[in-house]
Amino acid sequence: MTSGTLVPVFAALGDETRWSILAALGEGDASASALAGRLPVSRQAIAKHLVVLQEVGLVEPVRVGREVRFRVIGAQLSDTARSLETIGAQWDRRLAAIKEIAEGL
Amino acid sequence: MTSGTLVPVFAALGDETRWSILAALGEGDASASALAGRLPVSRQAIAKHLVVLQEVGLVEPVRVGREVRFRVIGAQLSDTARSLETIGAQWDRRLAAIKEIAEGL
DNA sequence: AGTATGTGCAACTCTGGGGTTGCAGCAAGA
DNA sequence: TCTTGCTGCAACCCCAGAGTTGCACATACT
Repeated sequence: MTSGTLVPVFAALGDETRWSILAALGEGDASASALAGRLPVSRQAIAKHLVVLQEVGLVEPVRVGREVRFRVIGAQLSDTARSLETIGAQWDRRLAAIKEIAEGL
Repeated sequence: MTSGTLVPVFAALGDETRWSILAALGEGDASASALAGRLPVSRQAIAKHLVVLQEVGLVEPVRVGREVRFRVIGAQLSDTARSLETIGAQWDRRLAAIKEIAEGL
């Protein structure tokens, strides 16, 4: 369920404000308004970020009464991490192979 | 080493063009001019991307005669992957703990 | 009922970054 | 030497997106 398109996930993770949102959510689910009280940005800005985070599966909305709290989905990070690890390993293997060839083997 | 500058790495990885550059470099080191022949963007655009990739340690310049070839550094991807994995695991552990509490335990 | 708080939508500004073209500089081969 | 091809720098365009304000709507609480 990593959605195959991991570039948008990285784009989502490439913003400081979104990381502070994720960090804040890491200490407990919270609504956009609650987050706006803790972070130096407006509620609407946070709402937009939450949309982005939700679209890439890093966060999940949970209705609690009339408010919408958001929860971090750690599994998405783990999946993304595994994809990265795989790609990095492939490149390292290629480099190792080239090195062997270069050294005459 | 990778810790403090995590976000810029993600920002660098959050661009399709840079991924195609990385993919192209994955098949062998190449110069900006060589890449410009393979990708549908100008050499200068690629040069800028290479600067970004180099700044976050995803790529390394190698002078070969009068040209500058670039090599992918897979280790940086692996390091970043490990950081992600750790964070994701922490969040998942917190969610698990909350679930236990919620279930009465 | 009325009030208050949280959410959603829309318009707007403005900076950053992806992309381009053009030109100057410089190293290697003829 | 001259010439060719690769690099580096600078100026410029353009749009996506981060942020704001303002207002309308809905849902809970009294």
